[in-house]
Amino acid sequence: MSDANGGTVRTRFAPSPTGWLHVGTARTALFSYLHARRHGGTFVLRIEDTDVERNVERGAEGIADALGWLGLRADEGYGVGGPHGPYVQTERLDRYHTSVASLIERGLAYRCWCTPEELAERRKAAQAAGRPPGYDGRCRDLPDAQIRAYQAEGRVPAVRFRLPDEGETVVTDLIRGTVRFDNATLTDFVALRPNGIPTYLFAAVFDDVDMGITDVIRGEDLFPATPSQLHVFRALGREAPPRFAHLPLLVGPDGRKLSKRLGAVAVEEFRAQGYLPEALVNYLALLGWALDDHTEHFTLAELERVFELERVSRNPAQFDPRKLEALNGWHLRELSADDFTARSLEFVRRAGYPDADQDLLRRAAPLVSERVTRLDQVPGMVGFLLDDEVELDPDAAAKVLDAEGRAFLDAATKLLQAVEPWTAEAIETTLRALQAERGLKPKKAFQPIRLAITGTLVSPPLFESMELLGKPRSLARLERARVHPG
RNA sequence: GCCCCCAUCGUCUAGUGGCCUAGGACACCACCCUUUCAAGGUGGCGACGCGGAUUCGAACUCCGCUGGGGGCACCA
Repeated sequence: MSDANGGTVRTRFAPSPTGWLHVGTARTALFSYLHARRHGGTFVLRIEDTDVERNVERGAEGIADALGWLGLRADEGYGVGGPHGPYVQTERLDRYHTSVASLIERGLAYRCWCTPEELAERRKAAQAAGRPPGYDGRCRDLPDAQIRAYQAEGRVPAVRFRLPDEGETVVTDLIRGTVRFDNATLTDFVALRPNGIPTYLFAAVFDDVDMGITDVIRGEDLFPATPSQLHVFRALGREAPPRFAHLPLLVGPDGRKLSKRLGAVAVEEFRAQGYLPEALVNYLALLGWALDDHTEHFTLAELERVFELERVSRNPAQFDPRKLEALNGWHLRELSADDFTARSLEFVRRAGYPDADQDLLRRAAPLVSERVTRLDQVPGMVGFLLDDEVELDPDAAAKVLDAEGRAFLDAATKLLQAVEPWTAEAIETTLRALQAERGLKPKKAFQPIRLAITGTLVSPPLFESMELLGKPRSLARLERARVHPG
């Protein structure tokens, strides 16, 4: 795909450094990244920090880190560099100033001396009177005397971009098709604040032009801003505007905007809970996009080959943590034992096993990986291997260590002392023989052993677990359970 | 108030006039497998918002309604 000028595709992701990377924002980044990759283009990362009040310390680094974790590396931009820098908007102020001055000179923009208070008041009045709340155009053509009066008052003007009052503006969108906007509904917006910092509406367009962006992929919340921005593109001399693709919004379980209240929303939070980037990417790709009627599992590399913006749906998608979790379990099971171990390690260490035996974890991996859906569940599953201070669950003990259960435990302990070599197979043969001899159901016979070994009634497979634990430790636990059953 | 978008199982979606008694996935239920828990397998529950129109024929086209969402800032 090439743009109207024959160039290759250039997309950008332009977050504001106002906090952690939100999953909805991350999905926008993913789609933008995929579109660039799919067409052999360039993915640019730009930081839009023009709302200086809301910027947070190290916000841009945090976002870049989260993107990197997801595997969405920028080809150009913040943290990477490139020929169109700087890629942080507050470092580009002189460019905006030059451009705005030229717009004023050409009559495409004008100074507005209204104060925020005056604007708020008029907005309120307009709404009360049933008129649209947008700017009323008061400063469009001010007489010199009035301007001098404002200056004498010490007012510092903002600069507004002038928009047409009549006619219509046609927006063409890769996802939504063609939409016509009546220009009468457009109002002159502030392009440059009195403090010299531009607003989003202007800065984003200026940068898209300056950075040669051919495809603007963003959230649907920006769709209504598109007609206004189209006029800016034209004013800035761009022969053809970029292609636009407005993605459906992500909503929470309540059908409303995804919010903190209903669970994790930041990529970092999912990471801390033990979600794999592969799973998050897979899930996010499926929110509002599908390849066909049956393919559900994708790697980033596969998505880069098959993703098509044209197949993005137009309706808002509800974020479903359960499906993410299911997908995470699937990706966890896809991991090799080595990989699973490597990724589990930090979770195990943080959970109170700083010196966890990596080799032991590696051997336990196949037993554990199909029993967890998040990495933060791993410590709970392997704890019995790492810590000899296992406490027997009292409720479980009461339930399982009845006369029969204890008798089996006693007999098993004696028999197991003779088992050599200490393999799952040998252990199983021994215990099953005893179980059959006693005429007990497997569950009845083995749950007391499981309790003694792991402390609970839910664990990885028993015989394999005992092999991993080793003979001395296993026998010690059986012994201990006989003497101190809870 | 005005402008814009959207509308298939609870959720994400497939579906572009006949292949649809609407397919898949998650969730849920049952069964199978089974040393617990999982994983896996099989089956089940479950949707085209409503009303018109066009057509031999509409989930798919058009209109209206209803419902949801977004926007109307010196936020992005």
